[in-house]
Amino acid sequence: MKPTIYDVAREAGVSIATVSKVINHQRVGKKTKEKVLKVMEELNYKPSVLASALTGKRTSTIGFLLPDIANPFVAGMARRVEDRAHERGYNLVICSTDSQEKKEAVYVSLLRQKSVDGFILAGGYKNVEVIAELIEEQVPVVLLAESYPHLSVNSVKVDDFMGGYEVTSHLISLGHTRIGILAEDASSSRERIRGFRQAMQDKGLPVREEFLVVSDSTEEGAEYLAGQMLDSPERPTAIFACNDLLAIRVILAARERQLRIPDDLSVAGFDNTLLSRSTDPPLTTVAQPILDMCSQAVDLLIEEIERHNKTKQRIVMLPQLIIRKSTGKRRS
Amino acid sequence: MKPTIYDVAREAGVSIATVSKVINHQRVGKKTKEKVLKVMEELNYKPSVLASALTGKRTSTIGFLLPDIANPFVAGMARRVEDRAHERGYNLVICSTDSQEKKEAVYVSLLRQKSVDGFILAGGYKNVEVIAELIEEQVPVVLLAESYPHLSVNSVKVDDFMGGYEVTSHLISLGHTRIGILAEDASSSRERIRGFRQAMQDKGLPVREEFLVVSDSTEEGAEYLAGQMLDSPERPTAIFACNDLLAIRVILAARERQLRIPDDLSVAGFDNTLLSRSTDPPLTTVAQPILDMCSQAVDLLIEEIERHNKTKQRIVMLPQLIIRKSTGKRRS
DNA sequence: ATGAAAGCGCTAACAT
DNA sequence: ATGTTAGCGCTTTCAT
Repeated sequence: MKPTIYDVAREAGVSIATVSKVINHQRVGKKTKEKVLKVMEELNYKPSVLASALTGKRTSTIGFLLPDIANPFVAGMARRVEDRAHERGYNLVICSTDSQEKKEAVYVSLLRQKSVDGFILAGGYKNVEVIAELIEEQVPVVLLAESYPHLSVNSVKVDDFMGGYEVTSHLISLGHTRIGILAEDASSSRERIRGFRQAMQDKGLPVREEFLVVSDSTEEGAEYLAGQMLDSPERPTAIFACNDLLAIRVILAARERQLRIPDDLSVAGFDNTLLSRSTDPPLTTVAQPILDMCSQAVDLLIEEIERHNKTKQRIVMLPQLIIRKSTGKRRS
Repeated sequence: MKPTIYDVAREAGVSIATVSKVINHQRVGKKTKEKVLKVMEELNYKPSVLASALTGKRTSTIGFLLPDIANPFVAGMARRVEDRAHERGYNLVICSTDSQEKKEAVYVSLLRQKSVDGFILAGGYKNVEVIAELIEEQVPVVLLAESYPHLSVNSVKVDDFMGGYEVTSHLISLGHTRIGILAEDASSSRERIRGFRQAMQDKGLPVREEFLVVSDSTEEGAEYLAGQMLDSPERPTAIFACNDLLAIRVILAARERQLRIPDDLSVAGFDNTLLSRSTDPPLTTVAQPILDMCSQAVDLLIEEIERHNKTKQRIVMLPQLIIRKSTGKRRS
């Protein structure tokens, strides 16, 4: 059997209270402390987090809800969040929700039963009621790469509007006027589209609504939709895909139609995932300061967990346009 | 405050034992049961996993150690494992170890303090001592896509040897004789290399040791190594990369040198990740039955957790060669 | 500085 | 069929 605090106490000839005190770094006589430490070492004793959490202490575990861990952008964030959490002594239990409200609710409930100390809700998180309930019951939460303007909750995200604005401006500066946009059904995409519209308007360009397509099912469906755009009579000379995965689909659809990139079609993505450097040609995209965002999110959450910090923050980080080879001067 | 079993008992006018019995589906009078259920509903009562685990029950949480969740192949597995685990009522706490023995030991120790019910050790897991200790102390473990032949432990993996053999045979059948291989420092790569050697030997072809390079630092370093191979006087006409990520690096290195694929160089990968379909040209690779592997791993683990199943299994699944456009007839 | 004892929320004999 | 009660391993007053 694993040794308990009683075993240590007995071996060290002290009471369990004393052992508990050395575990929690409270005042204990130097000699006794050493003795206890030595016994703990010998017995390879590790206090049970379960038992200590039951008395009101933390579990040092964070619930991390994300749309899909298999998505490269999401996985990249997860790694950052994990590293920062680990630095601060926390572990992550990860749940892929597929952005389904049902799953979100189930996972949150499940994890609360397991007494996680708080939640990070990432990406396309949907279920607002659950967030409201969490806030109501004072459970620490932070939204990552997502935000609900009307909710009093910590959040960290990139300025999607600005990102969309910059990409579009870049495309316009290359001479493009018929610009298509391929988005997904998420708040981030909506912001990016807003940025797109604003940039178009600022330059006095009309937005062709038929070139503004939203893919729900991502991946294959997106490729089909991109294809449709490219098959239309007056096809766009540039397409802004709201994330790199979608951009790859655009590239595939273009390749299938013998369109050269960027000569016949400029393509821009968003997120600056690893993928964007290995496509052919490498992808012009928008970089999010993932590392900073994730660290901040974790820190914000832990702050709320450990100090019951009451003032909520909404942190918005600035994106950076990365120009590669997939965008070029308009040639037709 | 969250309601406890006492609150439910009081409201329902029964003892906590009775409430406990309805929670655990034991025999309880129909009427009382309904009453209790109703109160639980009203109070929105959810039993604390902490407390119940403290009395010897499970935490329904699995520790999942993997090299790096940001790696697409790994993330894909994680998703499968997560889904299957969730189906069976378990959650995952995920830890990226970077295949460092130190981190592996730390995470295992940490998670044991948190009383996870068992471990899945995936991919390039290294620290054998830790596994031995886990087995010694009867902690359920299963190795996924990894195996230590001398350890009595459950494991699920693909037949890497066979995968390597098949890729190589394919390449040879296309007329290639100077075949390079780009591997990583992991047991799976070593098996794939063995398969490679066997295939070469079976066809009476010599293995050029200088074309057998192992990249430790993956990514950029790999690209450099691939470049070196391509710059050598008698460069290989085909390269077998031990995973898709490496294959992409080979493609990039080739592109930089104006080598056309597959005309000037055939490239094959391994894993059949999403990436392999969006490279240009799409990658010939080896598919692992990820879904089956992951489900099996989870099932095996849960079997051991719930029934203390003693007979260990070593499950080896067969890989499948997927021929795409990155490999072609030798032309020089 | 150290220890005795109550209690965290739940389970599992054992009684009734 | 239901209730009483003793833990599970730990923290935390409150004494000493």
